[in-house]
Amino acid sequence: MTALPTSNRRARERAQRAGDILAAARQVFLEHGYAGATMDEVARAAEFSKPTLYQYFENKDALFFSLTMPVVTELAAALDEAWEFASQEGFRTGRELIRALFGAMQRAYAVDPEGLRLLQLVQQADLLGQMSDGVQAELDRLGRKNFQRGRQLLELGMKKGLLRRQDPRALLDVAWGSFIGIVGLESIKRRGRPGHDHLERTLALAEEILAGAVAK
Amino acid sequence: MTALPTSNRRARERAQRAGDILAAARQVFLEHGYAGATMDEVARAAEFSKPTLYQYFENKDALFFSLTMPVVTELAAALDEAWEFASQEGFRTGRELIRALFGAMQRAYAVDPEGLRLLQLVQQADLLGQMSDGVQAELDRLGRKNFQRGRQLLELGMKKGLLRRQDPRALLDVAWGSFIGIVGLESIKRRGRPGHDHLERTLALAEEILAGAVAK
Amino acid sequence: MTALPTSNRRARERAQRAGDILAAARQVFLEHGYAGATMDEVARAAEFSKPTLYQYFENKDALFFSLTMPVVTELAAALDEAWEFASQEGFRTGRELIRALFGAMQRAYAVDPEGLRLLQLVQQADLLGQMSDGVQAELDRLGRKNFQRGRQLLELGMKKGLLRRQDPRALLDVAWGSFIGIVGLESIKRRGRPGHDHLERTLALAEEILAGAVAK
Amino acid sequence: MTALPTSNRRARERAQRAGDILAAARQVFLEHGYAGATMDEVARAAEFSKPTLYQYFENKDALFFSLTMPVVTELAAALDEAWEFASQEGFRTGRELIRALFGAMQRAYAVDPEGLRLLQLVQQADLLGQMSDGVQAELDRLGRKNFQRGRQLLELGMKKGLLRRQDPRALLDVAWGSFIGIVGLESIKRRGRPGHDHLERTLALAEEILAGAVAK
DNA sequence: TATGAATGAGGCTTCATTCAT
DNA sequence: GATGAATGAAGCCTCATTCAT
Repeated sequence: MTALPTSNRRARERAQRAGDILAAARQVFLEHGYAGATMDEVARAAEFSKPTLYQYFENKDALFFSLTMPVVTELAAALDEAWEFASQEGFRTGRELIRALFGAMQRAYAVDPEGLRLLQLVQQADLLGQMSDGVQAELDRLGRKNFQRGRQLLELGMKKGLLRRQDPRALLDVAWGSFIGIVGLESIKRRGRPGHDHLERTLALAEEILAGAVAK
Repeated sequence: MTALPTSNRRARERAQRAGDILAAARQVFLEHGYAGATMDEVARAAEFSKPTLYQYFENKDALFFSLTMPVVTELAAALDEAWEFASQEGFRTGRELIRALFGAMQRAYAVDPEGLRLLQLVQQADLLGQMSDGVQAELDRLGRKNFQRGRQLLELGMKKGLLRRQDPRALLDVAWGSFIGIVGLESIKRRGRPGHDHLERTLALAEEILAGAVAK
Repeated sequence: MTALPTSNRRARERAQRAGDILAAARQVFLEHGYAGATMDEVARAAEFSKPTLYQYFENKDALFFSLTMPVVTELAAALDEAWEFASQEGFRTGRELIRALFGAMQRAYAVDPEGLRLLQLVQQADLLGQMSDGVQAELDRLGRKNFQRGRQLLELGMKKGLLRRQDPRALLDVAWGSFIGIVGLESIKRRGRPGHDHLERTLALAEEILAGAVAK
Repeated sequence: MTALPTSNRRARERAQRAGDILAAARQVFLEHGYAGATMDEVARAAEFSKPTLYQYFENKDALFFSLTMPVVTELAAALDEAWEFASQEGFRTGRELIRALFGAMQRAYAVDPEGLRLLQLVQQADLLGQMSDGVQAELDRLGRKNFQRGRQLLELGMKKGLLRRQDPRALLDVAWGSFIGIVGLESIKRRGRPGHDHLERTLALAEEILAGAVAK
């Protein structure tokens, strides 16, 4: 069917391997943070030799970046969609709007549950300071953009009378802070153990509390 | 009561210097995370030579530990007090109880605003994994104890009819997660800039939302 | 005479490809020196994959060797011819003899302008020390032989009254040193830019100066 | 006598050690070239641990630079002096002027016999390409400056009727090329063996040849 | 007590070389 | 025969920690 069946399979395998490495890296970065993680350990976890890692990712930064970017991107997409929807009068109640906001965050979380925490890690520890400027700037840029979108979403909700009037920034901070705080918290508790039920229940509770409080 | 007046001054000076080092370390750890921070940088910030650091703190771990411990301890004390108060029927409304819970967290935060974030860092990045076992275990133990205390406090509130009935674990997670998430968030945004007003406003908002939702 | 027409073409193609690789290698080695050059870069320049390189040259050493050897060999041949000619009373003036000496060096240079500099590189940086013993010894042997031949040539010239009497070693050193020094110098200046005119003019000047000084 | 005798001795010792490292580095760089030399080997030769090297020199580049710069600087000073002298009609014959030119080169050589060859090495193998941009640029700049000065010196000599008229660039190239070529050549031959007599004799011969040819 | 100096261990990255296809 | 992929070995550099003064 394809012109070069071989090259096709090659590409697939390559992607597969990159994925394997990413998976291993995710684990290791989560366990030790950016600075604490070593390429050696990533290699061991990925069951590749160290130089092989470098054939797939230019350096530690790039590896981390590749892990973190999809989450930010997904969040951006989800927020954009919510915003679009809100602009077209799609939401009928404040509850729905809050649902959409949490839904966006959860979509990002779903894309890569750990990626979200990694993101948080970088930002909190200013590990950014150790990453190359380009990566740093890009992450920062996207982060800011997302914050703006979220704020606009809330502002629109207030303007349309769906949400109680209040500082949209503070409200977004509460929403996002709670979300990420809870995710982080659960991950600490779970340490190794599987099971997401509790996290989901807790997030649902947080959402409900927020919705109950701000939806008119 | 004291041995010698000299030794007294000595002790005072020693404590003073240890404090200086801790202050410097706090900054550096916050800026770079545990693994990313270097003793060199701490020494530079503290304006002491590296060996001097080691005269006051056995090693990097101990230094870090000394930074986070007071926060955990203060939190424990505050929670214990709240629990005591609750046991003696001190709270008349759920609002008051939630206020006390947030108050406890804020007391810990006040003791060392950054210490709290450091604590979060350790836990999240499993930096614990890099610290000596003793320190690790101790932090873990205290953390668990605090969680338990908080849960007991909420359970008591429910039993006494001050709070709506619901999973106390999940509720505590929401409260603590929000608190720490928001603190972390603000610290990211503030990066270098001073001014805590926004943080306080945001925390107050979170508290109010929570109280409004769970206090009967 | 040949085994198979096919094998003939094969051989031709093989030689052709080896030549391509050598050309690429020459560039890369010149640009970065022996140690600084990477097989990766050679492969890229040759537009072959790395394993292919290894099918034509056993290793980095062999590749390098293949580059320098022709120059040394050509120099040897040219010097031998000059010596032969001198033995048969071929030179009538010292100028002619010096001309022949410079001509020999220029012949080597013409065979592979850059190879000469490569040779110089190996020798000067004792890159030899990094090459396998066999290659090292072989280059050394040929180098010595050439020096001897050159000295004999000058001695003969003196004996025959064509050149002023003086230490033939020193004289040869001046000749060869000037030649190679000038070639190196020009190559530095030219860096990328084409144009050999200046080099040739400079070499001619050096030759004339030398001839004027030593020819009787 | 001094305010801080201790710090004075400290400084002396520090300088001494830096000198030891430089000496070791000189050897190693000479033996293997810039790229081929390893900090490990330098450390071994200096009888220090590797990290200690880095306390005295920021990195490999800086170490190399420190080795090479004095030579370039000395050459610059010597050429400037010669030029000054020439401007004040200090030279009475072309021979004297050529003597001064060679003398300048020899002064540079005397400052650090091997440094000169190192310089040549860098330039020839474009090892520059591997050194940090700053170092590279600085060396290049100084090199150019020296060439210019040399050319001006020769031009002045011609204008004043001390030297035969000819392309001053080519003449300088012959002079410098010969000098450096001969120095390099001798160093190859000497490999480990001591004794500079032959080099000096050869250089003297080169100078005489040049002087004889160009001085009017 | 405080510090300049030293270092073993280890981290990131690259290189020459070799498989497997 | 040619190549994408893989890797052991090594190189540069930094870090926590310890002497010696």
